[in-house]
Amino acid sequence: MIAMNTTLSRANKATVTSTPDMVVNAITEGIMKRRYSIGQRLVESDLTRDLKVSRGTVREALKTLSAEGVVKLTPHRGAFIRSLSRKEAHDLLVVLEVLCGVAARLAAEHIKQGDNHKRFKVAQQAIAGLRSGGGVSGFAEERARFYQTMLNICRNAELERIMPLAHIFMFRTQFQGLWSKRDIAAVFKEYQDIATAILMGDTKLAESHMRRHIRKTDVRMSKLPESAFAIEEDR
Amino acid sequence: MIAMNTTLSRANKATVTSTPDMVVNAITEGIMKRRYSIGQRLVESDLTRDLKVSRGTVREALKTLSAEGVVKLTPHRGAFIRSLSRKEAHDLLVVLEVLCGVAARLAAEHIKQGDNHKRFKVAQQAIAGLRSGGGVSGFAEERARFYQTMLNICRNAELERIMPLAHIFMFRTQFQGLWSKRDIAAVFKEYQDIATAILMGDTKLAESHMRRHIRKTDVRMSKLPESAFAIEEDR
DNA sequence: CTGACAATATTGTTCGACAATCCGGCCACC
DNA sequence: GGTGGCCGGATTGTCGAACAATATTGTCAG
Repeated sequence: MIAMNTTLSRANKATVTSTPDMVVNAITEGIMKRRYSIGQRLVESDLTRDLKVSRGTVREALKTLSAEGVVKLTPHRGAFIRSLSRKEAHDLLVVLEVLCGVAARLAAEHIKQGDNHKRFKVAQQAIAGLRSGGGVSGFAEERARFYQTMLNICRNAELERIMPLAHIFMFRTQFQGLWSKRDIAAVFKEYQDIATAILMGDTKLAESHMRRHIRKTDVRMSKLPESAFAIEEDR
Repeated sequence: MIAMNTTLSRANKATVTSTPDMVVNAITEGIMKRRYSIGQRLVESDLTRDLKVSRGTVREALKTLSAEGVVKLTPHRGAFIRSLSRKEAHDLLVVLEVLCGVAARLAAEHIKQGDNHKRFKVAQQAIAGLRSGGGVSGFAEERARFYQTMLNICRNAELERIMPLAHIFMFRTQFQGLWSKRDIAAVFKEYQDIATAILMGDTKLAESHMRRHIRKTDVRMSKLPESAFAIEEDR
């Protein structure tokens, strides 16, 4: 079960996994599983001890995580689990809107190829199933699978490279538990709309639904209290 | 002069520059200046010798470059200056279309603030000036400054983070010298259209001009001979 | 309470070592 | 002559220790 989760969070990586990659996985998973909290500092020596790897390896992993935007590296002060200020969160959503839009469009474009339709339907139903049943716990995983499947169907290496699932995780993690019941219901409906459009192969509709979803997320987020955000940096 | 170039290629990095960053700069500049050719292998020991830094530092730099998509890391075989296959180049342009589109829109949105208008006008005229005068040599630099200025005006940290100027360099580098005179003239015109729209503060027009420019680039690129591209990987 | 200074903790960088893996050449064999 | 396997050199992957550079904390005098 845990192994499956690992596979999910970092898919298509063949069989081999280098040691730094394992560290990266351990940390991202630690964030997901709330072993690390937003804004927490990651001390290199702690990681070498806990994960039983050398410091060089840890540093390489942190470099990767930094590039992915999961942690923030501050010179001589170390790595911190990234937390978003209000503006940063908005900036992220502005970019995510078009990126996810493209992803939805491409997914719809390729939905008829191979077993894409079947695979995506599974991901869709997994999310729909949660609505009635489980609480928030399983949502993160299924949501991740949803996006993962969509990206995989896109067959666009560049999109997979730059669209950091990590960001979506992060986003979810930072604001989890802050959404109202109404918000959650709306999100479920939005995902269903997106999924339906993709499954129909309607590229235009899929893209517009996805973009609307992200825009609405921006609106919902803007209504969250100040305490949900990191303090703004200086500049 | 050289120092200025360095500043250009990696802007807004405060005063401090860590050793790995210096290595990153040295390599990206080496690519720009054609000291390294597309597809070339980068041997760690060579870099430690030439740049007088330790191997660990080199490895951190390569990790960063890999995350930026400048080099491709292959397990146990090392780092290679990334070269794009036909499909990869197309994939990249698909993503770049929306990303640059957003950038143009945001730039137009903020063009009236501070000295943005003045600064962007300088970048625009620098490109326009090249049309009559210098050859291809200065184009790369001015084009980089153009995008750099635009991104800076956007004031969107996420966009600056993920939109790899490096990619644009790379793109240009791989295909430099392959464009026809007609192509080049068209590109100049497209940039002027984009710049004009941004300077007017017309967000819609700026975005659509930019997106059209990228789409046209895709078309032009698709007509290049097979020899311009890297061979497709297996999968 | 405040500022200066010392002590401590952590990161930045280097060096050297060794195992794991890849690559090219060599040789036996069909 | 071609093919397959073996071997050795070259390079990467990972580790450990060490020291310098810097940030943080603690202390003390005023």
